[in-house]
Amino acid sequence: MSTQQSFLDELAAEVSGLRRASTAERVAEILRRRVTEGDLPPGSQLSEEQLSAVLQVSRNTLREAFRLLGHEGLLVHRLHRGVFVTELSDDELADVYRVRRAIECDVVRRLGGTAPDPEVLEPLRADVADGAAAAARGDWTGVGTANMHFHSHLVALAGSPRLDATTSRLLAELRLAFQGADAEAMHAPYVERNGALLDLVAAGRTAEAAAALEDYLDVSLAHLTDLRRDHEEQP
Amino acid sequence: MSTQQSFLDELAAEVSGLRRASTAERVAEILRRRVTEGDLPPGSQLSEEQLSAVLQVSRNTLREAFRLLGHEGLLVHRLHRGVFVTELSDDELADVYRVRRAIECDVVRRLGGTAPDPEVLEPLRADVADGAAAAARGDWTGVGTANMHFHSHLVALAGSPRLDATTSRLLAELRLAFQGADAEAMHAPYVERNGALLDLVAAGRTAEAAAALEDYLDVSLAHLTDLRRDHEEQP
DNA sequence: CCTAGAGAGTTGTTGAACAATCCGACAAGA
DNA sequence: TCTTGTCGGATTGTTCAACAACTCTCTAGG
Repeated sequence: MSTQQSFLDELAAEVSGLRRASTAERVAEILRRRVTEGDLPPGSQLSEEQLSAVLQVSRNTLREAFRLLGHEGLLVHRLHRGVFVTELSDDELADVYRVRRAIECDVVRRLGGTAPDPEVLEPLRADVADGAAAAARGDWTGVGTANMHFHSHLVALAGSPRLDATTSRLLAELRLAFQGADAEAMHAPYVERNGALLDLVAAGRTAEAAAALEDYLDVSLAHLTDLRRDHEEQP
Repeated sequence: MSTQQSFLDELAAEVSGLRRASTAERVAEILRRRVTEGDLPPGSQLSEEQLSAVLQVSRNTLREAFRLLGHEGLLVHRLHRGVFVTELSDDELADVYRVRRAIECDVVRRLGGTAPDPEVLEPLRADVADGAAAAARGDWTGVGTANMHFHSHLVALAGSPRLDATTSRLLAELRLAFQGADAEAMHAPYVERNGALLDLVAAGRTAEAAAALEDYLDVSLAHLTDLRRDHEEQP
């Protein structure tokens, strides 16, 4: 019986991993990808009639998908007007960073003054490596993805489902702000900083790491805001 | 023209304030009240057919209301099984406090070492006064409400919509954990601590305030967990 | 005691229909 | 010219009935 236990646990984990998705969730997944990849630019409207025809689902199901993405912050719902891809103003962008700073710095600070188990830092190391590799081959979108994963995994160190969920939502909103800007200028500078931050964390120098992260986020916000302004002035 | 500007701004704010609510939102409001007031105890199932008949709305609209409350954490949706009032395990309760600690302490810490404008602390003073008054007349539910408002207003000092929204969600989840426990034991101890915390903030001693708040939250979590255990053992 | 399977009941999804609302265009008046 | 009133098309909000897909329970059989 106990010989089967590990196998059964494995199966359970596998099942929960690929838990069946409702039609609305699958539709949401399709739209999510389109939005985050920029096929649907911020501000564009998503017509119910049109999309339900194209996606071969009823309007009711499509509306459920809209709600899901609305909760994730990717779409905004205006009563009697329809749903639109979220447009992040500079103020809202700053707000996203405000929350990131609160969460990420808190997570790092509370890791304690001792070096964490190297094993738990493994995902972070992989993300840094992925980012460096992507940068080496000029794949700036890949760098951006690795960067996102890095911060997700950083927060995951806290082991808090709610912090993970909030972070995931914030990063999704952030992706909206990336649309149309220069991918290299956007992501390139952070490959190195992620590595430096990871080193501090691995050394157990959490106070320094938290300070570095705070500066990191402030610089990143200012940088991103600048890029957006440039892009707006000469599109 | 500029003389009208302030008036126009006022109107715009007023309109956005009383934005009409859809049917789903009104239904959600009704259910939210029932859940937070304990009429629908945690774990109970909400039947679509039954509720749509009672509330005189279609199943589709009811489902939209369910989604709204699901996003607020009050209901959980299990595929092909239905929606249930959220049951907060001890681990999840601790997770709620984990996030509260990250947010609230960060907000206090970043107020800066200088005493804030007394005006912005006015809502907090009112909440403390409300709590004290409610305690004086033995209205422990009122004390709990004032306590919630205090923490909402505390976070509001940061001026971050996203922190406000997250806090609102956390406090809603917290209300679920209060169900059935002794209201006096639950809320009474915190009237005094809120006042002390506010004094530290008003004096600009933010570092001390943050430390006090951290201790506050740890004690509160331990206390609440104990009360829940007691209540479970002898209901 | 355990398992497989049938049946009942609930949820998931659809499509059509109608009501409510928004938006742009166009006309009337100052 | 500018503002205001009105109209009609287009889109969203909501309902309803039906069916498909699924879960849960109970029972017969091993």
